[in-house]
Amino acid sequence: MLATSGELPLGAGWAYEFKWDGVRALADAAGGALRLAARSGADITVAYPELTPLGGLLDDALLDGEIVVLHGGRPSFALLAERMHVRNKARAAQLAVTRPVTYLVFDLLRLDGVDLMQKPYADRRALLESVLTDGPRWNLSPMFLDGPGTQRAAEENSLEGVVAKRLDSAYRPGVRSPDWIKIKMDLTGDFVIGGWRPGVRRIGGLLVGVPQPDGALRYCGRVGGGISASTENTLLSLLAPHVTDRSPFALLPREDARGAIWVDPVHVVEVKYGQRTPEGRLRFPRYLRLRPDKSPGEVADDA
DNA sequence: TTCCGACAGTGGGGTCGCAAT
DNA sequence: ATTGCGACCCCACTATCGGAA
Repeated sequence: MLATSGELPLGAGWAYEFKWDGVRALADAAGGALRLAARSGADITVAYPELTPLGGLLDDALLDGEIVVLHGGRPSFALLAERMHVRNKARAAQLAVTRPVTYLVFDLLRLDGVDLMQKPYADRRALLESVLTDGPRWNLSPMFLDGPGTQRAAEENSLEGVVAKRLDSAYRPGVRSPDWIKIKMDLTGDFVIGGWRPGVRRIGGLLVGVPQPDGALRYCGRVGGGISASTENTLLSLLAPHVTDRSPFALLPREDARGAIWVDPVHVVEVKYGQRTPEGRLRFPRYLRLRPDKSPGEVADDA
């Protein structure tokens, strides 16, 4: 079951949880064994051996939750990324010690052979709280009834957002349902266009950065999302007069430069994004609008 | 007739693993 | 040994099409 994105719903019928930045995982505990499945259905059990004791805790249960790597009290997707693709047992065992994950459980879909998916969320949650005891590497994901308070707490702790769930809703596997609403804390910033890369469209993605003291651009990534056909036309006619054969970026990964068309750094765009990565790159970037009122000199580097 | 929701397609950061070079 | 590329993880958004209203 997946969440629809939207605004924070209010009212007595809703429960609120933090949105964790990690990997969604179903944990199937049966006969002392544990099997972990990703959203795609792929078996990801081998990657997280520190969660196997969970299989011994519950005779027969199907849990839903998020696997995260906590760093300074916050999930770090960058740290989790290094564990996600590991399929080698010995390597996984090593990482389970040096960089352990935490499984944050928020739903119970089966218990002792009984399918609970048609039960209201409030009932499933109550049952979950009665059977799951916090372990070294797993916890109940906290649930709240104060929506605005939960959102404030998420903001103050720089979490990804909030998920609101209807207390009377059934669990619908694989469905993106309006009974679950995610509210993400998106960020917005201004960036200077230093070029673009053609793709299937004439503009595959804009190459953007922020000016350094020496005038060169510090590369922040590619922005391909949010560009409609008419926006593409506008951008092309605006950028064409400024095409140059010299890259305005101080440093740019070779892969990102491949096929690039450079422009003098004169145009500023507003970009919406999720977070900055540890390297300062934009995560989930999408074009919002041109900022003809802003000059590159006014663009601050607030990475 | 109009509108909405589902779906495919295009784009992003990042890592791993494998095949081609 | 290096490089390129697809497969997965996390996604947002646009364009299209068929069915509901």
